[in-house]
Amino acid sequence: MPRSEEANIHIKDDRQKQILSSALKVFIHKGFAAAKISDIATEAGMSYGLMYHYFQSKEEIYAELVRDAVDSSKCVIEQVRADDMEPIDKMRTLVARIFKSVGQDQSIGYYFVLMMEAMTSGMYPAQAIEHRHGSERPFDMLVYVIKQGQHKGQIAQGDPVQLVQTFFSAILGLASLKVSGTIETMPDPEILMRIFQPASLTTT
Amino acid sequence: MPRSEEANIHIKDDRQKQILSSALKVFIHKGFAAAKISDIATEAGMSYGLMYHYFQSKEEIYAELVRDAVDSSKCVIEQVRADDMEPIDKMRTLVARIFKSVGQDQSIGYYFVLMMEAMTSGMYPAQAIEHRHGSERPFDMLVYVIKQGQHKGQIAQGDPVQLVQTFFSAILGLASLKVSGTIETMPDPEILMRIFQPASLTTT
DNA sequence: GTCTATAAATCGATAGAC
DNA sequence: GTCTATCGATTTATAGAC
Repeated sequence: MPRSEEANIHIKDDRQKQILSSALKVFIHKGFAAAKISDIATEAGMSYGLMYHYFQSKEEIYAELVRDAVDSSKCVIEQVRADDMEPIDKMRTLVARIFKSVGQDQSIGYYFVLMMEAMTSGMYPAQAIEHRHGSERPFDMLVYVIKQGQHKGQIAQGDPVQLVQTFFSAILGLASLKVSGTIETMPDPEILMRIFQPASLTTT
Repeated sequence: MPRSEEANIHIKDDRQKQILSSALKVFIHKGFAAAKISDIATEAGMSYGLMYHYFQSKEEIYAELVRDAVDSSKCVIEQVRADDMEPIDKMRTLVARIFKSVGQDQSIGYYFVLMMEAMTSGMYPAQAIEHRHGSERPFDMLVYVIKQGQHKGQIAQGDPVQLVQTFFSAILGLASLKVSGTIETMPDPEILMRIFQPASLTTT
């Protein structure tokens, strides 16, 4: 026997990860429609014919990545939510973690850009992206933290949903512009954090 | 003579506007790569062959729209800058105007989404989009307003460029998510305005 | 498991009739 | 000025050799 069955499985698993990793990089830079299978193959250092040995189509690769992106986001949010700290500091930690990762390969930042592309390209309805097997949406997880912060007076009053929308949009926008090279470095996270700031006392 | 020369010019001008209007709608919903010429033709209610009577290529239509978008943005910013009001209120007016227009056809909101797509798709380098015949970039125009606001104590201290980056990203992100249907309504503009808010006095 | 050659489909762009 | 028919290039996806 030239190769053990076990080794083959290992290769298979390895290749799949390699393809997904390369595909993520290509997709966030060119978008789904403009990304060619050959681009992904080149990035992964293999022939494009081999791609179809591991995935049925370009869409399947994309769908798999979007799933990973949602799971990864939920994971990060779940971590900060479970942390023992004030609600406002949970948000601060989340922003810091995301900002720091943007620009690093295979990070949560890349996943955020992919989700942005998935949502705006109109390929996936928003529900399909966020709603998975009845589990809580990343979005709602944040709304809950915001409400806690508002109750404690750490976060400005007003519709928590709108607050999260603005927060998310800014992060997605910044991550996308960073990856595209439109902006060179991420701004100070504290700027964004100010959207949570309760109204200042009137200056007397 | 069945038709006057003048009437032909009128038709030509009319058709071009019609095509650009339809193309804008298609491009912001599907992106450049996924948008088909036939999509635009259908939206405009004409055959796709006729498109090439008015434009040389899909790229030319897109490029024309991006130019319009930049010009339109500059126009809006120029208006608020010229207005006789406090710097912070200039920003407030700008946000209000943009937020209100998002979701309306052929508005500045559509143009913002197009610029976002143009920047993130990597088709155009950021310079090509913002830099035009030596005139001031929309971005720099805002930095100037911010500096004035900081000098007057109306706007938080810190790098004005980062402030504008965060501001722009949030607007672009919100506009994109609104057009894609990810969010149903635009949030309260005052949430975003808080990123300008100077540090509140310590609650005593 | 991996590659190359090829089929099949899509789409941008053109030509020519009306 | 407008439409339909067609070309040509690109790309997804498959088949078969090694």
